[in-house]
Amino acid sequence: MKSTLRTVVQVALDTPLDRLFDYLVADALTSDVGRRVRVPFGKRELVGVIVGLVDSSTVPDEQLRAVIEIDRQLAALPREVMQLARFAADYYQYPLGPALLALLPPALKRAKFRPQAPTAYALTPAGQAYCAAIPVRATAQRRLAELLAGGPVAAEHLTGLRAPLRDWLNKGLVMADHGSASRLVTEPAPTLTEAQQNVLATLLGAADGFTAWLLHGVTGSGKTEVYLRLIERTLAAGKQALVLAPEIHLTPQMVERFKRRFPDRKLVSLHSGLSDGDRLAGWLDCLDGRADIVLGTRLAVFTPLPRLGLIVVDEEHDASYKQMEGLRYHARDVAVWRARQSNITVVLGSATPALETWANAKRHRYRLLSLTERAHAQASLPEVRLIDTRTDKAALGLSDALRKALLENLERGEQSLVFINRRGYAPVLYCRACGQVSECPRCAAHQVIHRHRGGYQLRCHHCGLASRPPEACPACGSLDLRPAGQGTQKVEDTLADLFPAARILRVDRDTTARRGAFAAMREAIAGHEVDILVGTQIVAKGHDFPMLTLVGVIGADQALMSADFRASERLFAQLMQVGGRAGRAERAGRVLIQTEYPHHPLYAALAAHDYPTFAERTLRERKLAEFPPYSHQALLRADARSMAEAMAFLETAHELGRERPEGVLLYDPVPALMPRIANRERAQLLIQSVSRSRLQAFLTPWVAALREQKNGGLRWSLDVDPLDW
DNA sequence: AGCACGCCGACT
DNA sequence: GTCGGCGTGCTC
Repeated sequence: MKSTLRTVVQVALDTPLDRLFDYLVADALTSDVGRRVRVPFGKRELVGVIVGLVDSSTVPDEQLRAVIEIDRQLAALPREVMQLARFAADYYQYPLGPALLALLPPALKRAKFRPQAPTAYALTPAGQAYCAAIPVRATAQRRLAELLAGGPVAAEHLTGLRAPLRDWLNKGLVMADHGSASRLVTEPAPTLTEAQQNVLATLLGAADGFTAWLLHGVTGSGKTEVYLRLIERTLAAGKQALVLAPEIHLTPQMVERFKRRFPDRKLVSLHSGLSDGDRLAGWLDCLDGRADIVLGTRLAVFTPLPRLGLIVVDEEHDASYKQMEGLRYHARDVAVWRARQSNITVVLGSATPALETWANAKRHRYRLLSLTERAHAQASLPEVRLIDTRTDKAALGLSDALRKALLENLERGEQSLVFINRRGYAPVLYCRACGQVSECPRCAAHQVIHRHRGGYQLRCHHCGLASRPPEACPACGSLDLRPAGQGTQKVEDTLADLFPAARILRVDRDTTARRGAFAAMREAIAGHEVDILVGTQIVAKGHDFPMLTLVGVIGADQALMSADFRASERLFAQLMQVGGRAGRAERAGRVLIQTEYPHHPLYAALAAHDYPTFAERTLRERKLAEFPPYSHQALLRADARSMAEAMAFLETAHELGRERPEGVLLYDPVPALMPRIANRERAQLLIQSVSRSRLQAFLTPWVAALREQKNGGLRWSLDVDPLDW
């Protein structure tokens, strides 16, 4: 009897089941690995990615079903990206299917295979040549040529010309365009400072192949210019450059700067603000090798780039590189892994590198480059002064010294920034009679007082619950309820009282939530329509404000008391950042920090603009405590309706982890730092190991065993290299 | 995760 | 009498 020879494809699907699924297909080719497929899955139909071909499956024949369709329209995901996804899935203990599918733009995860139409079209060089010789009678083509002659045209203006457009697309006379439609002239590269030249010479002189560099450059030292020169070299070699930036930094301004420098290059920006259509278009430009430069946020680290030659991770210390749910990857770490795998250069840049990164540089795993001076000839680093609030009592949060400095700045017509990392009016409402504070009914947290429509509102920053403040204390009935402490709104009010003539602008998540609000504010600041800015870390990360010469910092001490061992590292980076806002151009800047601990070594290092000293000291503490980077951690988190359930699961997990490699330590389960959020009780279990490989060796089977557990209503997740508690 | 099947309470 | 609650079981 003749048996039909059938091929089996192994498909990764977006299902939490940590395994691949085999499907029958008549004509699978090796080149189909990395392609999308539509498959039946139970009663549903899913999109998956082919990860392998096999002759036969271990699954019984009667269970095997056939692939519905293989998408051969699109290029397959390159091997490199498939490996990257596999690495990330393994390392972060996450199923391959969901990990792999998460890399695809949302439009490609939907079951229809026809990609969405591009938003604009432009002539290719071949198209321009063709336009010169269109027969007179070809009226449709002539109209198309006229429309496209002036540059890229939005698809909506071409609706009547579908047929010729399709024809031209097929002939390569026209291509999808997703960049800005403006024609730009190449902006001349600025002259490099001596320090920049030295750094660049080292970078360009290094041998080809994998090297990870840490570019440690103080704020305003011109790191971006170094990136641009490196990119120039990369493009000249016919390679693609991938530049990662934290979401807030990836502003239209930054994109424009890159465009102006490389106007004839295809630049794609990939971030969360894009529509599905734009994201798909940009991603396809990358996949098909059309893109020269990709400027993106953390997810962009997985972008398929067939000619990748350089990766830059700007502000590499930024915590937003760490994905906080699902595949909990750290884009900087994935970037380094990818560079090694692709045998290319990766540059990590920061004024305040993550201590992990600094330690890697000290161990010579990364090569260290430093820019210690500001690039602007006249711009010096700001003077940092500590105001002792034990002697200079800060009435309503503002010390005399800071008030005086603000007044001086106002009189000089210069801008000031008051930095307070706490939004709302006041962090808590409390009863002067019995001491009761406003608690969120659903979380283990205070409700924060916010200004709201001329009155006040209590709001929980963890679950979002908002309510009207009580007239009387719910516990004792007293009417003596007072807001305690300062938030951005209260500081805004205080400043308005103090300086009635000043134009004050508050910049925090509440005022910038609306789309485009942040950009509008930046315009207002740059146009000097603002005298005093009040803001949270959101301003710290903004852009250069040349008129800004004074930064006042309020309430920084709070971070010194934090239970999180990374709090001081974050505080240092944050204060360095805000401080860096002051005096970026020709005007000198001043930073005044209000503190009760003016002799704290963190502040001393900050005043001296001395990151290395801060880093070395903090690393010594980490070493003594055996914290990262001197150990590797993973955190098993669980939440359930009751703490008992959450703890019981973690106890079981602890028990399941009885047998483990030497040097891998399992701590006892404990309630989380925030033990209740939105009525879910949370607990966690810390795993620590001196050896990363032994930690990995332990985690893989352990997580598999955890997945076997069935637990009604309980949710858990594992975070490898967690950044916060 | 979906989406089924499956066995016990308040409603047209 | 049924509509529907969410427990648990399966997906190549």
